[in-house]
Parts: sequence; C-alpha cells; structure tokens
Amino acid sequence: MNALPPRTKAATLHDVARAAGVSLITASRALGNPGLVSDATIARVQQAVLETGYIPNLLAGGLKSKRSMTVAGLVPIISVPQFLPTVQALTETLDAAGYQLILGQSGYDHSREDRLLNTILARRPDALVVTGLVHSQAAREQLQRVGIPVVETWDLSDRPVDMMVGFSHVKVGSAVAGYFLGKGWQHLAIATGDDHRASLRRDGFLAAVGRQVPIATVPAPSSLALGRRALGELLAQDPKIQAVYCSSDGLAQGVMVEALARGLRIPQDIAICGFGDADFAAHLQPSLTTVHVDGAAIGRRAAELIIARCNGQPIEQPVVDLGFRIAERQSTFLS
Amino acid sequence: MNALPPRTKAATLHDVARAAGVSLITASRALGNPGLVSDATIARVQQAVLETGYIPNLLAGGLKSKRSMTVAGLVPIISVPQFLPTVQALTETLDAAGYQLILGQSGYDHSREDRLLNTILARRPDALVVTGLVHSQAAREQLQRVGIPVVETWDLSDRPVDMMVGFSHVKVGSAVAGYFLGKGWQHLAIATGDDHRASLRRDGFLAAVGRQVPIATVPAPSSLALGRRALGELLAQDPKIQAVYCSSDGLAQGVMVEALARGLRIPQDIAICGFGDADFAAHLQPSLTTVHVDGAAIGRRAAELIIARCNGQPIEQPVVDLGFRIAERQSTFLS
DNA sequence: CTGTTAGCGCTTTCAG
DNA sequence: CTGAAAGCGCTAACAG
Repeated sequence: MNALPPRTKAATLHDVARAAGVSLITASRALGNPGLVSDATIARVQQAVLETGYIPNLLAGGLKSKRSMTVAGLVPIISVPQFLPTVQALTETLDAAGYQLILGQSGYDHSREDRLLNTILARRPDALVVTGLVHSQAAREQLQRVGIPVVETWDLSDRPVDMMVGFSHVKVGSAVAGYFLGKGWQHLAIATGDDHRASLRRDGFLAAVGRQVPIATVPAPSSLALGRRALGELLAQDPKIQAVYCSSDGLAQGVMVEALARGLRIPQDIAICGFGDADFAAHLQPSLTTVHVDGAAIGRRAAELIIARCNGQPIEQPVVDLGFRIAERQSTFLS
Repeated sequence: MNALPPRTKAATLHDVARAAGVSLITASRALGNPGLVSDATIARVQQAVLETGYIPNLLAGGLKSKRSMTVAGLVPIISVPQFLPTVQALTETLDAAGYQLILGQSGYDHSREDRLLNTILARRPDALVVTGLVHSQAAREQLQRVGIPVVETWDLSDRPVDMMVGFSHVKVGSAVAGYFLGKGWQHLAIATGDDHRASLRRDGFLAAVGRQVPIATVPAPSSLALGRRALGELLAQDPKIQAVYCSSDGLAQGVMVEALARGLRIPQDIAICGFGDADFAAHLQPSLTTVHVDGAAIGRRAAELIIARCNGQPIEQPVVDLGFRIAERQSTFLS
C-alpha cells in the first residue's frame, strides 16, 4: 500500500523525437507551433506522444522561453466567499488561454504581502492579479521593476501599479447613506469589518451623512456571529437606531438574526443593508437589501487585460470602473 | 500609463555570487542549504541578495532538482464553498513547509479530468490532492506511472490510488436515515445533487430505510434556488412528507425557505437535515440540523501526509477515516 | 567549508 | 519545412 511503483523515468521530448524519427526541435514545433511543420510530421509526432506517454515539462519550457504560462492571484484569504466569483472567472478565462492561476494568500493585515510576493515571483508568473490594491511601497516598486502586467481589482485609485478593474468603495458608502437618508431615516449606524476596503465604504458613508454615527468595528473576515455582537454594541450606543449599514452580507445576516432575537421588526423598527449580494441575501427572511458587485465580471475583465497584455496588445483603458448597484429588498423596503 | 518601465534584466544567482565575491554554488548553498556554509559567507551573500534585488527562480531550481515545491489540488469548482476549509488548510499547511498549492478545476462531470491532469502534471507538481476520488481509469494509471504522492480526500474507497483522507458517504446517508427513523418519522424524502458523493449518501440513506422514498435530484452544484424547487417536486410526489434529507446545506436552506413559504412548520410539519454544516446552518431560523464534516482537518491531514512522503518518511496509515457527526438543531428537534 | 563540472528539458537563435 | 548549436538559471555530484 505504501511502496510506490518503480517510477520509470518520464519520457522527454527527446524520446518523442526519436520515436517519431525526427529531430528534437521538430518535435517541439509539432507540438507548440504546428504551423511550421508538415501535417505528416505532426501526425507522427502526435503518435509518438501517445506511445511514449509524454507529458511536456513546462518548467523547462518556461525557463528558456521566459513564459511560465502562469498567472499569480493574491487574495486576502481563500475561504472568504466574497472573491470566489472573481477567482472562478479568472481561473476559467485564463484557462481558456492556456494559463494556470496560482493563488496566494496575503492575509488581511498586509503583513505577509512582501514576503508572499517574493515567493510568488520566484515562480516567475507572467502576470499578477491582486484583490485590492498593492499597499506596501516596497511591493509596488518591486512589481514595477519586475515589469510583469499587474491588475489590481475590487478597488480604484488614482495611482495604479499598472492596470485596475474595480469600483469606488467610497461611492458605495455614500450611495448607501444617501439611500438611507432618502428614506427619511436619521438614526443611522455602521457595522463594519476593519479591512481597508470596508473602511473606505465607512468613510464614504460618514461623509455623505455629514456627522458621526454609532460604529461597531469587527475584525476581518467578518462573520454572522460578529454581526450579532455588533448590533448589541450599536444599540448600546443608540437604542433608537433606524438603519444599519453592514460591510458584508454575513455581518448583515448576524445583525438581522440579533435584531429578530431582540423582537425588533425589520424594516419597521430597524432597516438593514449589507454589501456583496451573497448567494443567500435574496433568500433570507426578510430578504436582504445589499450592494451588488459583479465579481465574476471583475475576474473576467482582469483576465482579458492580462491576456491582451501578454500577447503584446496595447491596452486602451488600463483602469476600468465596473460600478455597483443597490439591490433593494425587504430589509429596507417599507411598502 | 501603458508603457512598461525598462524592465532591467533580473538579477540571477550569478550576479549575487559576484557581488558577494563567492562562487555561484556557494551562493546557492548560502541561500538553500546554509548549514554547509560559514556564517560570514552567508551574511555576505544575504547582503548581495539585498543589493541586487535577487529573486530566486524556482523554475530553474525545480528543473534541476526535480522538486518544484508545488502541490496540485483538484477541486470540482472553486466557487463551491464546501471545500473551502479544506483548500484553506491545505494552502496554509503546505505553505508552512514551503510548498505552493496550485488549483485546478475538474468540473463535476469528470469530463475534463484527464485533460486537466495532463496540464497540471506538465507543471511537475511534487504531489497531488484530489477532492473526491480519481475516477477515470486512465487518470489512475497515469498517476501511478508518474509516481508522485496522491491524496484522495472527502471520500473513502478500498482501492486508493495512493493515500486517502476522508469519511464514508454511504455511512452518512444511513446515519441520517437511522436518525430520522429513530424519531419515528416514516414519510421520508431526499433532495440531492447529482454528483458522485451525494449519490453515495443517497444510496446509504435508501439502504438504511429499506424501501424507496420520494427523491428530487438537482444538478450539482446545488443551491438555495434549486432547493426551493426540489421541495415542490417532493411534495407533489408525497404531500405527507415528514422529513427531508438534503445533500447540502444550501439545498436544505432552499427547502426550508420553500416550506416556510408554504406555511409548513419546521420541524412539526416537516423536519429538515442538511449536509456540510455551513457557516450559516446554525443561524438559520430555525437552526439547521446537518452533518458536520471537519473539512479543515481533511486538508491539514492531507498536507501532512504529502509533506511526510516528500521528505521520504514512511506512511503508516495511508487511508485515514476522519468520520463525521450529526449536528442536531431545531430543524429536526421536537422538544 | 568552497569550488568545478555537468547537465535538468526545453526553446530560441541561426542555418540550411 | 527541418536541423544544429547554444543556453535559460539553477543544483547534484564530485572534487578539493
């Protein structure tokens, strides 16, 4: 059960070439650049591949050609569902172009950003996608120096490392605040994670409101349980809260559960708005108003930019704002 | 905005060695095998690394050393939350040992399994982790031939490709059936995804019940919306259903929402049990009884097996059953 | 402790 | 359309 089989030495392109009766380089071209080889030769080489069980070695190819056919993706934590549609779309769009996505976890505190970047770059990815901005100045400079295409996503700023696909978190915050105020609610509150983007949304919210409001801050990644606790804190600060903006749908669900547990009616006594439009948001009781972001579109667009750049095509619009919209549901809807 | 910086040629180990005034191989050892080099030399080399901005090239190293320090992970679809804790734990445990996880999506239909395996093996991973079993015979043989450590997870079988960390899905099904029957419920039903493991659970359930029950099958990946529809189908088959086993918590949530929408009381009129113990299960109203599996433990254990094997250590127990438990909550609990 | 030599498997020149 | 030569950047193996 434990002893491995003999592990016969893997076939190389050399073996394929010999089996096909051609030179090494012809075999290489038959596989990677068939336009330069006659059809008959291609067929013989393909036959030889089957016979020998040849699997190309992309490490060797990449070493010489300087193209690893690999794209690195940096996410805060893989297990946070928020970025999954982006990662999914990235994976698929890149895969269709022959690229493999390799994922790295930067953590929410940026502490490992620099170290991670080094271990990632050591694998010589042809490009890099980051969820969020590259914050560390050292990392920014290193990326400029390395010179591979970089796409920052899920945010916008006026000084991209290279390219950018996202939306404005500040605008999200002010949009939600404007939406609340438009409903005539005055006693507002915020339950927010402590990560960078959530903080931007909080700032946008506060700026639009124009005054301080009760805020409960929880450590990222936010969760349902933290949401329950957050509402407790908020109500302790102001028992008359009419509407809460939450920095994630998970947090919002927690706030909702806690509100119901306290006998509050949603939205009559307290209205709730989340962020992210998670799978479950539309199906909660009551259904959750939230900010919808097309995460898959972000991933797709980022992949397209990368593929174009790797093919040497010029990028007309390196900074793409994909926007967002408020999905109004029962948790804020007074009929 | 679009023009890339000059992209000065990246420093190689050669440059580092020269800057440190030592030979190439000494620089290599100072970085990768410091035990063989004097402290003074190590310091000089490290200084040179900083000066030159050297980033090692793992492609080159891997080509020579036959160790890419990379582990491939195959999941059906990245965006399904079920395997996230496993992927997360894998990533972290492997990372701590210097390995990078590269993820591939096999899809739920096994169609791309063979092709994917080839593109993955082309990157010469040092090991492979699969969520589920390797089904295709061609793939199994190829893996045996390649000879790298393989861990199949989230399932058990009597013929592992190599190693295995999981639990018995058949037993899960029969455990839930036994639990239902123990409550005295006779009108049972199943809402299930159509993937392999869900089918095993269904079979275990049916075997324990000993007769046919209404079944609604939905295409994987299952979702809340599909769950709503599934309950409709089940009630059409038998309006007196007392308890439904669902192959995922998402599906169960959908069944729950639909039941409540139809004015059914949970669990008095209809009891519901899910699978997976997702984040939200404990917080639904009513809270959801479900089968708890420690996905993170699976990932951790798989990583440990791989690391041990890659270090040449013998594996005493190549097949690990981590079990499961039924987490009883309100959706099945009649006080 | 340090250095020399020889490749890993492939693709990029440059020639036919 | 096909081939020969050269070498990507690194480490294993063997010397000192």
